[in-house]
Amino acid sequence: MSLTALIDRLATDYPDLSPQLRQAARFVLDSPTEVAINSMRRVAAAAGVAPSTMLRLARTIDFANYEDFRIPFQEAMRQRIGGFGDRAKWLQEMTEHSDSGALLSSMARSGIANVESVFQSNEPGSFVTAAKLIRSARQAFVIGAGGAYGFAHYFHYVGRMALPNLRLASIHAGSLIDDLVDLGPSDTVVAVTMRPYTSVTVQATAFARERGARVIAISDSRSSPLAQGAACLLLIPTQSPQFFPSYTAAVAVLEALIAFIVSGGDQRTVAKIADMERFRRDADIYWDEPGSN
Amino acid sequence: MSLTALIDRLATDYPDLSPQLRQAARFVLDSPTEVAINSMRRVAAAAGVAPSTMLRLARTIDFANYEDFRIPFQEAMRQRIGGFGDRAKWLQEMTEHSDSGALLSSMARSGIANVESVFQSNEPGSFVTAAKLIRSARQAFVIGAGGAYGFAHYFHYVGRMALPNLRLASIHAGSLIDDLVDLGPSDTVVAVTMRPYTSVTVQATAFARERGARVIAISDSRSSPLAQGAACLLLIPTQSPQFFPSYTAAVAVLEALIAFIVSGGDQRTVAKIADMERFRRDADIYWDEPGSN
DNA sequence: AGCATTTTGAAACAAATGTGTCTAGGATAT
DNA sequence: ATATCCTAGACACATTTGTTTCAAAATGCT
Repeated sequence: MSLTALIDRLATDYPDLSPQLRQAARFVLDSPTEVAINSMRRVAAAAGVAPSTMLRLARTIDFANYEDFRIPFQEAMRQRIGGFGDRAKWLQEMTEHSDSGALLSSMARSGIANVESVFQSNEPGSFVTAAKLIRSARQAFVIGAGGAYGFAHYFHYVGRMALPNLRLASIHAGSLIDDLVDLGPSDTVVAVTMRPYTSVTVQATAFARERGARVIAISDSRSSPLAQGAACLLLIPTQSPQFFPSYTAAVAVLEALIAFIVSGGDQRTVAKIADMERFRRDADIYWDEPGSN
Repeated sequence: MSLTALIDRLATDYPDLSPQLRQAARFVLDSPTEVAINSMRRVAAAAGVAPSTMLRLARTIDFANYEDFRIPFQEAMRQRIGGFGDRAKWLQEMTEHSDSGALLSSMARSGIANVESVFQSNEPGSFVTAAKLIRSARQAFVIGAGGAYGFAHYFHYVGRMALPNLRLASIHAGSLIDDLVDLGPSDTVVAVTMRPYTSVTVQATAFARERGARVIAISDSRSSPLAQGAACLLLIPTQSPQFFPSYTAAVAVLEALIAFIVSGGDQRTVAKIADMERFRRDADIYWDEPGSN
């Protein structure tokens, strides 16, 4: 059994699991690397769960024992090629140079790793379907609150050039749902939130699903509340040495998603973008560089 | 001790090792992944060596026990989350797989390249001074308009946890300057804009300089209008195969900047962050995960 | 060759690991 | 309420693990 199949299975069964099993599953889904590396008892401890629970988790998805359950994780590690590329010599040097260098290099490492892995762990197909859902929607709403609001705003700002039917749901507490009041089955919602998940966003997507709208979830885990029932899930690694999750990779996928939306469009899309650009320029939104005639 | 250092050491000592130790070392050098994943006895078996030999190898390069020896390998796995191995390969495969794969891989390439180069082209010192300017300011304003607004918002949202004196200048045309009206020499302005530069931002920074405030410019070129007269310039590569500049690297530096601000802070900073988190949680901003007690 | 030194593997042991079993607690149905 | 089921932790047990010890084998030296 492949790791992706295992993960899928786990994500599918996730909602039906008991609380403890769910907690175990969440840890596994969030950090499969740890499963590959550590013993069962250690993983259990890290997940905050009794050892027995790990074994039960393995058995509920039809593995005979924990060792078998662990194999796909190890196999996935191996496939990433054993030879550690010394790509990051400059990172190392940076670390050794000074304390501030060490801090910067740790940020660099996680940033690069996140961006890299976000493109490995999300299939092109996910982008294609997401773009299609957005393009074909009567209206497409972008939802983001708290730290994610800025990125929803950005996605809307750029995406609107190609898609007039793209709308940004304002997040002023309570009013979010108001914006979504005429949401219907022919609409699409793009929701962005990372752990800790903002409740407005979770509620809004739940509401959207009730109304029959399609949800594109942009979140950091398969066990995210956005993931359940989503038509499309784009997974964002947010690992960071800091106290806040990193949104660097999120921006990378948002930009990629826009690229897919545009590339799926016809000449009219290109014309729209040009129009919008011209409009903004004429409205003196942009600064005229001296010497640019 | 880092994995690269460990590997270096192993490679250096390699010629002087005894035959069995050499065989063990060779296996370790060839497939560090296995060391991270498997138990000592398994590794020994795979290397065709007695278990004791593995332990001896660890000890000859000054590790107290095998577990310590194994840590760097595991750590390396964790850092390469999904992205183990050489990136060129999967990027290439992605390209060849389909048209959508090609598009995605081009976005991946530019994203990774931007993040990588942003950390190479900006000195740790720039972050240190920028962080210092922000921390020591009476008030620190974050300015961003158009596409950059979202990122200013994000920087403010996260940074505010550590710095109560951080303010987001609202960008509703014209009113931006109003927010800055009491700007003085002991203030700092963080301005974000990429080509095409938004005129409000350019004007606001010019205004800030007139008032004697320090400017931290986050922009894509040394010739950016923000760069002139800035106390600190953080250069962002925004190269993208698309019609819009990529902000991925910008987020990476904003997050790094926050890291520097926090790391330069005392316990009170940490307490502030905790307070803010607790407040947000109490205010039901965050969604409570079922099963998280 | 004979001796000293190093290298190597086997055996032994305590600690840690995976797994089976049992019981207390909580929910649901009757 | 009582009975029944399911869940979750505790404990026990055999296996595996890291490590130590020791003797045999290999090596180098005179």
